[in-house]
Amino acid sequence: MSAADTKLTILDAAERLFADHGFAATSLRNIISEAGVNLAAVHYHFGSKDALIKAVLDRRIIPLNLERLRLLDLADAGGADAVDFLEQIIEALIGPPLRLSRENKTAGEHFMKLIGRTFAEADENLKKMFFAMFDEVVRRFFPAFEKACPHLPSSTLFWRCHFMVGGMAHTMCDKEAVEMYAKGVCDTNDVDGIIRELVEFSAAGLRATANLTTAKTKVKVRK
Amino acid sequence: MSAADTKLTILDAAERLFADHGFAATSLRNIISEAGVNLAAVHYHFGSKDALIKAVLDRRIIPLNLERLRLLDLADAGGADAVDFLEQIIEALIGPPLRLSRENKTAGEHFMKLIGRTFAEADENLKKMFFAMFDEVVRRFFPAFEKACPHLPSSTLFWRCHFMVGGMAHTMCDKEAVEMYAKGVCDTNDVDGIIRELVEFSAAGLRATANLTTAKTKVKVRK
DNA sequence: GTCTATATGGGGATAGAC
DNA sequence: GTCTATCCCCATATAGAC
Repeated sequence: MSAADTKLTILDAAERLFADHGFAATSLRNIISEAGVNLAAVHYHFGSKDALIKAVLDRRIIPLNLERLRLLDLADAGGADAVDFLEQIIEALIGPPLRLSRENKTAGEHFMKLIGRTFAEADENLKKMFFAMFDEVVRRFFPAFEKACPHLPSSTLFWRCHFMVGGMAHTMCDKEAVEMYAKGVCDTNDVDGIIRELVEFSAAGLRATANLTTAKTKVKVRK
Repeated sequence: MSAADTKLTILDAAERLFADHGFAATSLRNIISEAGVNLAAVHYHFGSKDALIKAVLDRRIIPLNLERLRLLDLADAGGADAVDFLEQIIEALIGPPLRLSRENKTAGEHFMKLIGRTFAEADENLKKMFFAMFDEVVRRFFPAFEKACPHLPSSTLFWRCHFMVGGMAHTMCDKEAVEMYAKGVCDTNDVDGIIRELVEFSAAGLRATANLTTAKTKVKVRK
């Protein structure tokens, strides 16, 4: 096996195991046994477990974010006044990560779970690293959402984008859980369908007027 | 220190550390050092690390779910045809966990992070245990949502509820991340405000008609 | 570049004195 | 009920032969 192969094999095994069991719960020994390589090879190629984690994430996130920005540029080029501009930028943000699962198993489903998991499992260290990876995406997308939602105060816009990302993350990390609850009701493998569902749901949520100061949504639940 | 105190102290320390670092990354030794008790005490009172995890979750989730069902009954009693019935049941589902953070630090914020994290960090074991805790809640709430959203096919209803829960989970687990991105734009401590934002966003998303078969939301992104 | 062997420390769990 | 002491395993990481 060539050196490049060894490195790739380690990355693939690590991606799968991290996705299934989490970073802390996955040992380098689990990884090398899955990959069929030697323990020392991991340290030779990556230096440390933390560096391996970063390499696993970088391999997917960097092209992923490039694709997001490409789609955002495409939407911008189409004109921010298009009736479905909002749908287009939502799709540009949530489509690429969800669509990853359509590719082969290694590149897709495992990583999808992994990135969903990473949202939650962050050590302070990992968290900083992870969110830094999305800095530019946030910086580029937020103004687009402001353009698409001029009716919203920025705090409301922020929360709604946050909820949308939560829906995306939750969908990415627990396909099995969905299947547990939704036996037969919906198809968790129809990624394009899921994306359309999330786009539609989020667009409707983002288009709604902000009524927080009225009494209407203040549900009286405390007796 | 009495036996009951020891047990409580362990639960509190475990809750905080699990919330901050995750289940796998937190050792019993971390916990006893935080709690100021002996390692053997953990095994005496709980039996194993897994049983301790379950005890930590049970302590909050059981009353939490009771409160959810109480609020659901209250909404049902008010009549399913009330204009804000949908808002009421959304609030009944997402309000109690988010509201926990208003209580004291131990009972609240730590657990909020913890339960958000648990959504993602599940071992297969833990995941089964965790989702079993919400079985009854799902069984009772889903028909209420069906009543409130007769316009939606059940697969679309299911996905939208799923996205809503994702927004809730994401909000619960990464207050720091929100603050990183939203410097000053919104107040992450205003839990009632967050709840109202999420209720409003989700209600709008759930009320929207399902257009998936039309071309409108099929954003053409692939050249 | 890849291996074996090992250093060094931390993990969960338990036996048995008090 | 609580402690000390310890078992035994697994973790990350590295040294050094090939």
